[in-house]
Amino acid sequence: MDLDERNKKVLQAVIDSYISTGAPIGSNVLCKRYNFGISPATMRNIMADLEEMGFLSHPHTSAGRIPTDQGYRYYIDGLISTSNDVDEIDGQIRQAPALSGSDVKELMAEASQFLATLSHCAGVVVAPNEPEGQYKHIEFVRLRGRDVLIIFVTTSGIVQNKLIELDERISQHDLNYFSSYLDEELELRSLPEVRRRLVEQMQEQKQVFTGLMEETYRASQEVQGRDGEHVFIGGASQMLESPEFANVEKMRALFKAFEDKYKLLKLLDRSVMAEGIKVFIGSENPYFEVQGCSMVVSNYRVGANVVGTLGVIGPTRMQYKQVIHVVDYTAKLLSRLLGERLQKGLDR
Amino acid sequence: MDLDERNKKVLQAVIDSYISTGAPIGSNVLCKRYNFGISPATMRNIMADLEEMGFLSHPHTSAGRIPTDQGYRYYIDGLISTSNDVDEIDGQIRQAPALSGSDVKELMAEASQFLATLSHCAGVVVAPNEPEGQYKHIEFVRLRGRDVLIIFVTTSGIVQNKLIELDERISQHDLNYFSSYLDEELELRSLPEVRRRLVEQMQEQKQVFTGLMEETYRASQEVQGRDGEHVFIGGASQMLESPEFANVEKMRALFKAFEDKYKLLKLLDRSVMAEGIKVFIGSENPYFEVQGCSMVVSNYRVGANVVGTLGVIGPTRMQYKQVIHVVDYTAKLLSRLLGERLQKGLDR
DNA sequence: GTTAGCACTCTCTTGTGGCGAGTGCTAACA
DNA sequence: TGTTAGCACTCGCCACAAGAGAGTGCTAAC
Repeated sequence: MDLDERNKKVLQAVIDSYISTGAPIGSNVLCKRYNFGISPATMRNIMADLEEMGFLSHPHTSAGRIPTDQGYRYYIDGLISTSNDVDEIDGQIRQAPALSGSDVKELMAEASQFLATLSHCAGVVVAPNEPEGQYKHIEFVRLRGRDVLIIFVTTSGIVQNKLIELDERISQHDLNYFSSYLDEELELRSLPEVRRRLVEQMQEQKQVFTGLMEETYRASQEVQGRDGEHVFIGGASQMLESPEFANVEKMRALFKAFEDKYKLLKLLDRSVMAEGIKVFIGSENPYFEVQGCSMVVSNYRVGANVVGTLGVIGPTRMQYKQVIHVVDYTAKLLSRLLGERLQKGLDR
Repeated sequence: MDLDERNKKVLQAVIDSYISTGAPIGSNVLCKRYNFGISPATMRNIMADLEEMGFLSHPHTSAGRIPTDQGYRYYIDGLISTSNDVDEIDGQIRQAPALSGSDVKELMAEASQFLATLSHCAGVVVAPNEPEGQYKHIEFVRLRGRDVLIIFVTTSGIVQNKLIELDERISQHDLNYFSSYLDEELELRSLPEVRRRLVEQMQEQKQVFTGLMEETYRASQEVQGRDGEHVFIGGASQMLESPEFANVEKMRALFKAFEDKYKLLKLLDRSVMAEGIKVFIGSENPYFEVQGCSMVVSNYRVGANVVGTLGVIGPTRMQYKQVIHVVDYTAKLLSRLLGERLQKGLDR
């Protein structure tokens, strides 16, 4: 379905207008405001064609045109490649407070807020699942009798702790011995390998420490596992500014959806494999029941590996140009910051 | 300002009715539904008196009466002492999923959700500020060169970690030495004392380790410090069910307020000193600009010490009886769970 | 292919009148 | 003095109608 140059311009003008005003636009205003140099009647013919092709629609007979999801899709596909003209938003980015979080979670929360502020949409960040994290150190701290705190540290500085209760009483001395043993065995190994080795060890020497070993195994799983806890949503109330959510029902649906972080996680994960920016328009979002929402998502990486997803969720009628730029920028920023952290861990 | 028995009953009936229906109630319906055995005319006189005294008000001339904040206050003051007749909600409490969180933060998040589900309001929990936490163990893990990860453990199993960069290069061996030294010096001391000793030590031996010591000092502060990160809000969308938030403006204000967790923290902290349940009705909430909201809050404790606050925020027209019971129950539950954790830490 | 003209459609706003709920007041009653 | 019945009045709500305004689609002419 290809459009000639003039049709493209009209489509773009309709969408630009709709994005900035939120109101359907008619042939008359369109001709005048965008200086097409053709009469409203001609414009009407063009718009009728675009509607025929599925790019525009009519709320009712005597209203102007608004873009359909398909219209947005066409608009954005032409947009992503030529994303320039974003000086204004660049200025805002420079003014935004830098991300300073010292621990990874804090960093994620800040990033989601950063996204929200700059995009005027809700910012969402899925924490890294750290597939490339490596074993660095383990520590067992005995609290009372059989209670032991396991502290699991990876090279990228992620600390996972877990309070467990053992069957038998083990002295701190034995615990220290065991942790040195594990450090020697496992240091700098990847997490999957760590788990594999732990299983082997458990099978070999099935006497002492097996309870502890099992729990260590679980802790190592938890470092990698992601759940609702690892989805950060910032500035959800930004979306309430948009008139399309003046409808109370929609608002409710929206916030219900935000509370179900697990679902959001799955939704965002769908795009984790793809490279670069992805835009999901309205009905293209499969899991997100709320009508009239779009998502702009990207990945961030540590080194060469994609480790997490971030993006924004906002009304279908959002400022795609700016938002795409912001998401792209944030993804790169976060990748860089995480890269720096990882560097510190890897090179010793 | 004291009311005779009949007036009290009328006030109570108006409030009960308004809480359950959300609509102003007139003299006629009130007489019939609550079997007062007096005529609507008499009822009108009584209601006019109650309005005179500031307990009821009129949205407009020909509407029924609704309670004022002062009316609610009177109602609740008589309620808190005689809080029984809550079998129904007790049933729901028993059906609710138990709190199982293994780490403190998880537990808080669960508790806020628990509150929300049972009260149909937003649940809020402020994490413990651990004034009674005691030093248990410190661990320094060298990552790259000057980067060191500090892991600070308290007796109650709270783990604070902090990634720092030192001026000088220190070997892992030296770090281990230093951590054993600190463990010996500080074990089981209270956090304020830990900080005092660290300052002393820094002044005495101002050669090596001072950088590390400073950062340890900061980490110990952070264990105790509370910020927005430590306020957990669950089920905020519950509040959208109430028709009073059908108004979009209010909804916006509400969610803006929820996002400013730091302000919420301050608000909740106001009541941390008082014993037992507190109810703040409508305009009695000083920091919370959103109109038409009430808060029911209580404290939770570890051992004998109050360590945190929890409660719910909901429409002024909430089911106070049930909500008060739920908040009370949750506070005790959380105190017990935290007490058990602390036990594990203290007794060695 | 483009344009002007025109009838038509549909929404939105404004105004009007009736309905119903509920009040406040007054006068009568126990 | 407290209680009650009666009644006029107020006010919000709803349905309905009318008119304005915006925009379309179609037709015929350029």
